[in-house]
Amino acid sequence: MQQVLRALAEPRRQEILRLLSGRELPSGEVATHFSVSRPAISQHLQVLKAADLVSERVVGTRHLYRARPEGLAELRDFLAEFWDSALARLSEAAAAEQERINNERSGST
Amino acid sequence: MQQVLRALAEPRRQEILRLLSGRELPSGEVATHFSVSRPAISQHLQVLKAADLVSERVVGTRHLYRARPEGLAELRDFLAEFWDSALARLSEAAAAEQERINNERSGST
DNA sequence: ACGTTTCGTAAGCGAAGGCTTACGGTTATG
DNA sequence: CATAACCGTAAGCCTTCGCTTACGAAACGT
Repeated sequence: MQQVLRALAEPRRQEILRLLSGRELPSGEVATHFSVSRPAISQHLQVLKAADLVSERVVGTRHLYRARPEGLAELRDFLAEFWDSALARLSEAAAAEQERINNERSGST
Repeated sequence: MQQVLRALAEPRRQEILRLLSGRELPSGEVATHFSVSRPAISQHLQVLKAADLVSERVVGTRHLYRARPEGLAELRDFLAEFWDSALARLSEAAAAEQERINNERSGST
């Protein structure tokens, strides 16, 4: 999960992922869409693959890559949980605050 | 959005964000929960604030921080769109593949 | 069999990032 | 008014990261 976030934090890797959405492309062809060298793209692909955001299929001398929607789904779920717990704590805090106010109203000065 | 992803890519910042979920804490007290120095935490808080993941409220000499659930919501939406477009392209690709198969069945060899 | 295509990997470089120590500025406290 | 508390910022260090060039390995084409 940490790897997923780190992989997505790099703008170029996001673009690569968009490019690989749906279609399956060989490493070299991916590189032609960008202004950096082919090895740079290859390294990015390794990072994306390590994060399970991309699948690799070797056929002959070519390495075909494709975006893995499930990889993003994992992040989506993680984020949803994060968000829910944040909201839960928020309402807890609101309740505690309300309690504080009530106590102040009844038993103060 | 890029800033949001970069901010969340750092594990320590995730923990800080969790710590600030619901409750509002002064910078110094946040620092006590970690093994790094207070300035380090302060810098992390600046990054989180720049990404709108945290709100700052200055009262006297203390700077109170609190997690901003809306900040996460932005990321959630962005990710949902990303995911949807990925699925859309995927079904496009599937349809094209089906079309290819059909053509092969009728007009080949 | 030999050259060519396709590709990952190693080495090295410059920039960015996270951390620490040192400092200064504002607000509370006696 | 002097001292202490709280905190952001600057400077410097070390690691990480993205990139390039150079290279080696595997499969393809003739």
